[in-house]
Amino acid sequence: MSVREEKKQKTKQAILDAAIALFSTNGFENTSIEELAKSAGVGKGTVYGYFQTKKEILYAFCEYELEQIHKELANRADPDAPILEQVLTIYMTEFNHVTQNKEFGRIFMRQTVFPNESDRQDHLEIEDKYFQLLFPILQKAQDRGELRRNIELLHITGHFYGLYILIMSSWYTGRIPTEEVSSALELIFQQALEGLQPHPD
Amino acid sequence: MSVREEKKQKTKQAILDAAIALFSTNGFENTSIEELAKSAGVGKGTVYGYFQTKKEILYAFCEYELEQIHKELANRADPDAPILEQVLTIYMTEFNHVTQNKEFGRIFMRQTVFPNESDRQDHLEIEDKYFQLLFPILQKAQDRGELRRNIELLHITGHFYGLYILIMSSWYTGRIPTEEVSSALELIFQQALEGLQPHPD
DNA sequence: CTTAATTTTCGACTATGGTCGACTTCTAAG
DNA sequence: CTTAGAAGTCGACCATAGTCGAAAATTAAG
Repeated sequence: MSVREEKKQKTKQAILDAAIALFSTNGFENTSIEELAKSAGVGKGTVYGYFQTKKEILYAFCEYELEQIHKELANRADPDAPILEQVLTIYMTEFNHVTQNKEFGRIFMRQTVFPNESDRQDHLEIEDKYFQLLFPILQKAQDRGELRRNIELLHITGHFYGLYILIMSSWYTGRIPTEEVSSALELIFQQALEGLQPHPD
Repeated sequence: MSVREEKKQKTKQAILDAAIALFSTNGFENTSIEELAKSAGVGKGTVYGYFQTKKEILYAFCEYELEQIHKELANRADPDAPILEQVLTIYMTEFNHVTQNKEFGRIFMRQTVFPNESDRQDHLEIEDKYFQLLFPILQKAQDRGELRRNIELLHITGHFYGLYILIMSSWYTGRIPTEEVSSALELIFQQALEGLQPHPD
């Protein structure tokens, strides 16, 4: 690697490290770019050379977290466990990361679930990663007869995802305390599997 | 009403009218408070006498819209129609309002689904209005045997709400075009009623 | 009507996200 | 080694959200 590239990487990392430290301590809105730049040992303009907006610094961190989550899941996954268990593991792994930094999580979710026109592309990429993770799991469950065959995988994925967003929302609004998230998620996923209407018997 | 109170109300309305006009034409972010104040024929400080932040002006509009929606629903509602039809009507009514101003809708959804600590209270009030709207409808459906009796109404409400958020998200990200929202919503609600797993038969 | 107290209005001011273009450092061709 | 030009750095500067206290308008008591 050339001297230039090496420096670049170091600078970017310094900015990110400073950002994580400052955002975590003082919150996103209470950290000014000037402060952040000073802490990273660079000028304000340099920060904007690496990130187009203040929020983008946050996303860089979130994406890194997301990668960690995906790696963690690759280890944990048991493709033959009941579908409920697997889906729960996936979303609880994500949730556990979010609890470690509520502020990052909120801004990330807001942006991901209701993106600006300009951020659509990033959003779609992130969602695709999810689908790639979930599809084979759901496929197998469908093959085992745990899921109906006449529903598209995309719709099943969406169904679980929608309910996960709901639970996260309930957590962010304080309706569900941290320790109850797991059981709430399990309950509503179970409900989704069984259906809301009585079974014809 | 005293002269003072009358003036106050007029001023507030003038600010709101100007805001709706400008936000709709130029978007929320492209409208400065100074511009808005000028358009409303008041000083900048006066705007902040009526609204604490720029976003609060938006919420005032959103709350007004929400009231309109609730009024509209009160007329439309047919408490004896199938539950799927009723729930669809409710969410499609809301969606139709949102399409009339995408920008308001996004910010409103972001704030409602993932609120700041400081806005929690407002959020809960808005959600309560929903529950009050949905509860009697679900109750009746449960009585008619259209919904399982061993699920709490709150969970059923949440389930539908989570799926609505999902569809809205898909719309905001461009995954679902406007004209397909209705059928997508119907499909996923149907799926929720029937359950994702095969029926034991 | 006068006047003191209260409420409302206003725009200069502050703080900060983001831009700009001058300056510095690195690269690579000759 | 030189040197032209590319890549990266920087902080003064700009625009705008939000604050503040002085000025104006309204009220109510005498």
